[in-house]
Amino acid sequence: MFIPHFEAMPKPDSPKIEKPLSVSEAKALQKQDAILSAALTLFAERGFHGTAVPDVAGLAKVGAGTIYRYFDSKEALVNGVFQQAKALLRDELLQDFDPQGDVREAFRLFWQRLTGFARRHPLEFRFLELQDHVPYLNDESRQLELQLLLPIHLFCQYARDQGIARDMNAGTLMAMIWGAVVGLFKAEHLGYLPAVTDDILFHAEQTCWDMFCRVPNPLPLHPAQPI
Amino acid sequence: MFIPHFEAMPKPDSPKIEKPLSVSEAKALQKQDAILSAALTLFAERGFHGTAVPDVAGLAKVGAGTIYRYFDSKEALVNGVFQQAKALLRDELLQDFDPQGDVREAFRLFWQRLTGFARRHPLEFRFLELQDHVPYLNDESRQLELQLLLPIHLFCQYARDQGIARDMNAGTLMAMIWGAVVGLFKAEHLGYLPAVTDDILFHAEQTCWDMFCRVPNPLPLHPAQPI
DNA sequence: CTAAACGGAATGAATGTTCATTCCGCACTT
DNA sequence: AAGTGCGGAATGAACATTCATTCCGTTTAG
Repeated sequence: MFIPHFEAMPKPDSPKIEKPLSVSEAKALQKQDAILSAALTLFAERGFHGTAVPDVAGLAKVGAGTIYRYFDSKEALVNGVFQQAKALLRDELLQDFDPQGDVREAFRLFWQRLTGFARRHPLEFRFLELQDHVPYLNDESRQLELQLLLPIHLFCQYARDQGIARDMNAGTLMAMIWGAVVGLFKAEHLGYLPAVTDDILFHAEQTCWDMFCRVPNPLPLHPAQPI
Repeated sequence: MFIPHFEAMPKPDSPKIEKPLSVSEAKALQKQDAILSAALTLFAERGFHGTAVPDVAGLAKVGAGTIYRYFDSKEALVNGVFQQAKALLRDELLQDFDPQGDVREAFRLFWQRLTGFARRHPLEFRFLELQDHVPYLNDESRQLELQLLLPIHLFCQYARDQGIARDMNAGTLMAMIWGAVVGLFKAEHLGYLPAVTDDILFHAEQTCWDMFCRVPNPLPLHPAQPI
């Protein structure tokens, strides 16, 4: 029996030999993918607790029992979905990303990749951002979370050391900018905004850059910060 | 029998006569409040589907059946919690809020009230922002949502007409700023940030103001926007 | 080359558990 | 004493998970 062990985080020491897959192995992979895809759809829409495993099976066109051939439990399934989505986001965001280059250009690239991800993979984006995953995430999932956060954090730090980014805690700035993107797409999804067009995204990028970078503020609230 | 009908949106025509409450009526109100408070705590923590009604009863120190004396169903309960929290937010945000006054000052006031709410009522804030409520909200809840959004939207519009706010769709700007605040407190709650101090909030306010307002950008990405 | 036999994969009805909701007897008020 | 409100056990529906059975591709015997 070939059960494809779900893996979003290849070990660094695994030689990644490209074995030609047998027909049955290919089928198994397809089936696992159908299950993950169906689960993503329903989890993104109804949340973890709001989704019944047999419903996932139905959408994946698979027997309920089959899911348990691929995942130990519903919790393992949601971790699989999380890891696949998070790894995709990580790869799209950080592919050839050079945090030490031109800050303005890097910011633009980061923005385009993040918003591009939100548009091309709306289910993944909603699943990752609009849920509280903490209660069921396992160590591997947490690990992935950090793999994504750390480079971004370093970039913010670098931009700040360069005197370009605002003189604020890097994590705080990052949380606000990320939050702004999430807020934008959340409002679109909830119908509070018309579709987010390229034009809107262009202006939104400028807006977020103005958050990010040190600007001479034309209307300071107070001459100096009160203690 | 006196069952206090839960009401977050007083009808405009109701004269609001302050009847002296009998002892039993006061007790009933207390009990209803205990139920709402317990439900808020658990819903904020585990979400709607992740929370069992008997658990709410346990936390409220009330029999499971008693909840159904005050709310028709679990769905009615979550709508009650939603309406109470949303009405509180609305009242704290919009009390004497003058959208036609000084824009900078109004923005600062708005910021302080929103972040103040997030800090003083973390459960309400998390419940309102970190969940997808849409599937179970009733008309009254939706109505409340709009009562909050509309004045803010008008303020953004006004600030834009004054040439102060950025030349962007008002709703878009609003969604991004709101998102930034949510992102900030979400990151704090998830442990990605140390506690959000007054100092951080001061800088964060400046940051969001720089999103909001038109600024001469020192590092434009392109000379003009591409079509 | 055909067909019977085999073994792993898939299935979905069956199982035990959890949950929302109801019900009923008790306690307290009037 | 009558009636109302309450608690929490009881109920039935829905759920996650299991498992006896079926299905299907491959192997082996004739």
